[in-house]
Amino acid sequence: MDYVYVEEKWNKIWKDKEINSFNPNSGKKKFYVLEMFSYPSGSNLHLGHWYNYGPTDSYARFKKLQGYEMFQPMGFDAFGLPAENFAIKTGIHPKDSTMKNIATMERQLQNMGAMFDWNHELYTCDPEYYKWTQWLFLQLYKKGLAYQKLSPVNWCPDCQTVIANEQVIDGKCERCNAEVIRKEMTQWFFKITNYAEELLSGLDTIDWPEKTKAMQKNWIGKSIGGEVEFTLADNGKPFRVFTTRADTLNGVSYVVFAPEHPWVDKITTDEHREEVEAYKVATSKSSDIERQSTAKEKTGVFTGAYAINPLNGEKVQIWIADYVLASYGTGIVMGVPSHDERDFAFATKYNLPIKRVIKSANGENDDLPYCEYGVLCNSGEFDGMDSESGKMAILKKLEGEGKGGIKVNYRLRDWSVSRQRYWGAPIPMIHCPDCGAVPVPEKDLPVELPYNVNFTPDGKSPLAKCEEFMNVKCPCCGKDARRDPDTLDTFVCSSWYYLRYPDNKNKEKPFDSELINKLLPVDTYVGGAEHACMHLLYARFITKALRDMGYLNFDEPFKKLVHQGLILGPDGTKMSKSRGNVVNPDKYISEFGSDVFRLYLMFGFSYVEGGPWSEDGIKAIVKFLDKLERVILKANHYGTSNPDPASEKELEYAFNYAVKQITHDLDSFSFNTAVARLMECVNTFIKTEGKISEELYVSLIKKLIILIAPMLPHFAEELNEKLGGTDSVFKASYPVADESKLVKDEIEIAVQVNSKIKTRIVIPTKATNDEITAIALADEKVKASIEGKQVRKTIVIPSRLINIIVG
RNA sequence: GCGGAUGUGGCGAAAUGGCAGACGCGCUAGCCUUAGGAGCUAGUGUCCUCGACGUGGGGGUUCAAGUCCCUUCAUCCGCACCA
Repeated sequence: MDYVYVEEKWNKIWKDKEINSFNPNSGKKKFYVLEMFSYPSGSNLHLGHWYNYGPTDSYARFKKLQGYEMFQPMGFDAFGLPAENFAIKTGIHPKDSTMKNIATMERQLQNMGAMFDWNHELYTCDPEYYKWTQWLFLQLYKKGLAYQKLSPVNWCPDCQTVIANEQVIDGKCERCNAEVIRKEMTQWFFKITNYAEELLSGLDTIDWPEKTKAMQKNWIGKSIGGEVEFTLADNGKPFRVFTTRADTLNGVSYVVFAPEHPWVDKITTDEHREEVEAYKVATSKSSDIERQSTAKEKTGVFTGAYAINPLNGEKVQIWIADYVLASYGTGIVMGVPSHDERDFAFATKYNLPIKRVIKSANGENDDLPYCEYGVLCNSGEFDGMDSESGKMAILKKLEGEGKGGIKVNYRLRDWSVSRQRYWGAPIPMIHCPDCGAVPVPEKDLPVELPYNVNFTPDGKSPLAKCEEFMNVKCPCCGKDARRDPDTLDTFVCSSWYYLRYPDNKNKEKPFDSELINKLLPVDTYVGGAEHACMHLLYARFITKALRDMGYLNFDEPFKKLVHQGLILGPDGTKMSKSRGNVVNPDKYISEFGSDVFRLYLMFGFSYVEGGPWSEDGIKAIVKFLDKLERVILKANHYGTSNPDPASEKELEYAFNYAVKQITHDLDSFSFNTAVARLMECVNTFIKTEGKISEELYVSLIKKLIILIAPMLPHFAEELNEKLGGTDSVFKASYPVADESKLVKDEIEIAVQVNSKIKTRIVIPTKATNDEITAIALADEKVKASIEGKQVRKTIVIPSRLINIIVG
């Protein structure tokens, strides 16, 4: 068969007959299969796209054949940094390169033969789409879930621009090699932390890989501890620290502020100011990675200020150190060197006092630092309590005095959404000298991204240099105002696209709630595990926020989640241009066609594991399809035969077994075993050739075509037609295994003596345990191995084995 | 450092606690042909002769362990001084 020709033919027929169109009013039960949409960075589909979309499409086709009304859309995550960088390098406008890439990828995706419903396509850089991304921003703003604050960014002093983490190589700007510093800028944030608890508890309600749930759980990082209020010795001003070890409060010998903490300048004494300033500058130069490396020796400087411990009134030094992060807890920690490794190292280095307040339960005087939970000592009224009750007692006492209490803290930070970039959705806010930050009225959306903009980096956001974009009247007071010059993080665009697909042409609203509530949540979402903590968390957050605003009535966007594995380069490392190990699928498609390639991807890898690329088995798939084609076409000129009941029985067993297993395997994304079962089945067709009645052969072949259709869509259509079929095979129903054909009269089981396999015996399927035991004991080999010994016990595992224990 | 995952033939890989290596690649031998990189048959975990050993190593639970528990090593990934 000329696969490439046949595929073109059927792609066209499917398109003309709109065979893949979704009809929400069909009356059938809906099924929403979603693959993570494509980022159009290169112009061609890469292996990862194929691996994600090919096998998942087989899953979707399988579900369609099972009778579901299938919705499987595709679109493009079209904004983003690479297109802008490409533009800076080549002068080609991001919009032009992106639209060109999309056109190429659309064509390739159509040729893939996946049943994407192109009537529902969307791309995020389309004003008709980002209008609603901006709408989403405004709703969050109205709800108090979007706010501005100062936050550090990577700043390249030479390029005079903000750069992404990805562009910082060893603390240097990838473009000009200048040392990158951290700079505070005002930016927009989404309050995802408001949903921390629900994002955590909701994990229990969804069918996601445990691994992914664990990652989100760690990312949210709930920890139950306490807040303790210290005061400045100078003026009595209070400040709080978060701690999980309130039981060690009596052992505090110093307090540390994050260098960026706003109080640092105020509390530093003149004597120490120079040193503190120098330390702050040094901190701003070190990257997050450097700063947080465990290998690095702890550093810090004394501010000259003192704090008062609320529990015992002790006066302790206040230091700053870069190991304290402004973003976690309150940005201030207490130092207890006796019971914390890090604090111990710090105190030893800077000669700070070390006071034991915990001893081990058995009273032994263990070496310091003693970091375990134990029994309190040197803690006055709390002496003798174990750590857990001491912790609670101390926090309770502080709470009574208004100086702290139990506090839940999350590692999760609010989502920074401002990007000082051109190629993104403009933030729909206006800055008025009188009214402050004012939202763009919804009727004025979209705030269109201007085309003619100088996006070469030179110190300002590209949009800030575009006067016709920036100048605007304040919607509140009508005076001259300026637009927000930043664009939205592309994760905002992708946090709601699954809601837009079903209603992608709606001009009035982002989506019709009634329709979306019917079609969502997504039944099965398939994409890479690298999105575990960002995209997948953001999408959950946005769904919950929209629910709380009354737009949605479900809590979770993705009911079931599957991660496809990573296809590595042939050298076993991640494919990358710099390594030169990128495999382009195009040559395989043009040589073998997409069905062969898809089946190879399904058969050659464990889907969720992935692995190094190898093309070794592709030819075997071609051979298999040749075999399969011969077997199927034989139904057309079958001629006479000599039916043999045993062979017919064997074939019917093999076929129904394949149906049963393939159904199960496709459902659970176990594609490699599904293909293996298919191969076994085809092998039995060949083995029993000439021994099957024409009637049976033809009827099984007709079902076989439907059985293979999800995995080999073009191939199945073509053969169905050659067998006289007049309608698409995808209008048929998937075969269901006939259990009665799966019953065997006899089966072979293993016989163990003292748990060692000795032989195998054939028994009637219906044999009782006693009968099985009798047959086993009558076997010559068994007799030989139990000779002279007494049977103490027999264990029969139905249709598997019998274990005879002798002694 | 913490957390997670993985570790099975020459290779890709299978295996609800129940016959390890299904299915396929590769390889070996043979057959066949209009000699093509096609097709067919048989073999293919290791070791020697019967039967012994085999799922990174070492322990354990069990009648039975690739699978469960403890421990250890290696590789990969994620987070990374989280107070």
